[in-house]
Order: sequence, then C-alpha cells, then structure tokens
Amino acid sequence: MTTPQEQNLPFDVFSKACPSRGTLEHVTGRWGSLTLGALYEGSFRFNELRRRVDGVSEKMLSQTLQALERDGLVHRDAQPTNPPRVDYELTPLGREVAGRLLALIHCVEGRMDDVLDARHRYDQARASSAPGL
Amino acid sequence: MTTPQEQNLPFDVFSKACPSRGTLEHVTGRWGSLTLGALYEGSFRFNELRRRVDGVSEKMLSQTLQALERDGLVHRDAQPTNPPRVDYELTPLGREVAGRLLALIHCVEGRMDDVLDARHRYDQARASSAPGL
DNA sequence: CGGGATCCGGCTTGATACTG
DNA sequence: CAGTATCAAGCCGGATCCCG
Repeated sequence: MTTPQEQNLPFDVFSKACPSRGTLEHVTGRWGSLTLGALYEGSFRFNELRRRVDGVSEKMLSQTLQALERDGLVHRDAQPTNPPRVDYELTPLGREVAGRLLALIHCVEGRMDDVLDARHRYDQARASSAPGL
Repeated sequence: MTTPQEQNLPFDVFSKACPSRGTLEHVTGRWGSLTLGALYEGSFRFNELRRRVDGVSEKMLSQTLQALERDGLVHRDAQPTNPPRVDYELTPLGREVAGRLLALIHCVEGRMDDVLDARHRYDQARASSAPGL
C-alpha cells in the first residue's frame, strides 16, 4: 500500500502542483465531460454542440472548447467563409480520453437505479434521526 | 448518428434534468475524483485521506465524502469510541465507478507529455498572432 | 480525532448585448 | 453562424471557532 507520491511517477494527479490535475479538471469538469462525450459521436459545429450539451451557455462552451483544444484533445477547423463555419472534432488523443470517459459515464448511467436507492435510504436515515427541525 | 435524447434512455446525462448528471459531477468533480481514486487503494481515516488528496480542506473533504456516501459509492464506518475513529471505504458500486475513473486518470497522466506539447504549440501560435499586447 | 456552523472573498457562471 | 465583452449573482472553497 504505497501512496502515489511515494512512487515518484512522472505525473501524479494526487499532487497539488501536478499539471495533470488541471487537464483532468478540463476533462472531467461539468461541461468538459459532456462536450467530450458529445464529440465522441463525430464532428459538430458550435451550435450543434450547444444543442447536444443541454444547458451549456455560449460562453461556457466556447471556454470549454478552448481549454480542450489547448490540451490537444479537440481539433478546431475554422473555414473563413461567410457566414463562418467552424467544426470541432476529437483528436486521436481526445478519442482515447473520451473513450475512458464514456465508459465512466455509461457506468454511472447504468447504475443510477442503485444510486437513487442509496440516496433514498440515506435521506430516510437522516430524516428519522432529526425529527423536530 | 442519433442524439442521446432521441434514444430515450432511462438515464441520459446529456439531458439537463437527468439526475445522473448530478452523480457524475460528484464523481468527476475536483475533489470527488481524487477522493474516489485514493479510496481505491483501501480503507482510510479522515485525516489519512486529507493527506493523500493533496490540497483538500477539511470542509471540502467532508462535503465530498457525504455526497459520495449519499450516492452509495462510499461506506462510512464510525466507531463511537473516544477519540472517535471513522473509516471510509468504497462500496462495490463505488469500486466499479472508481475503476473506470482510474482508467481515465491514468490515461491522462500517461499522455501528459502530449498534452504539454499541444499546449506549448497552442500558446506559440497565439503569441505570434497577437504581437503588440 | 472527526467533523459541524459560520463568515466572507473571489472565481465561476449565466444573461445580455455586441461584433465580424 | 460563431463567437467576444460586460456585468451581476451565486456558489465554491478557505479560515476560523466550536463541539463530542
């Protein structure tokens, strides 16, 4: 049972200073994860993505895409036409990461019944122990 | 190429109202992901976890653990001794989720060199196009 | 030790409006 | 269409004090 820090890996996300933590946050962040998940299906334009990722604002989507592009996970293809047309797609690296991410997402989705049950039990237990609030 | 919404899955994280989105955020959140990752190694006490998850405050760790416990991913074992001793460990469901999560984390860690390269290229390209700032 | 309660600053976020 | 700029609100997260 060694701590990750003791292993001296080149990049250890458990360490506060490690740059991999920032990238992990881009990937797993609220909009980052959904954006990568959506892009796994193919190439999309800005507003197409906005519709797929239900609830994201223009600003956050733009910001998210820039972060993912900077990390080399997303490729941005802008054609200087009028009106402008910009397509986003995953890079090979992005595909790899998004694949793992989707495995996680599908795992959570598939076990949601268990999660909902657990929540219910948790809330029941707390409600009965604090009756007179 | 159907949108997730069109498939009428029982739980679709891409939909704004779906409860799975909340759970996904607990799992992938800044501290949630690191906490689950740390607990994958075994059972830990509160302050042991704090040391493993570098940078987390008492409040956030406590908050994170409660959310994960409520979702049925973490089991909390509190012994009413003095001083109190509380151990945290993954449930079977938590283990499953944490496994996928770790696959993602290790994937990102392992490709950090590529990410760093991409960032450097991205910053170079932007710096040269905006010379006089 | 293992937290809960409170206060508070600041970064994140979301509308809205504007640009090319 | 594809964003950027601006601004206000709100939530996140840290510090502190407290209790069992």
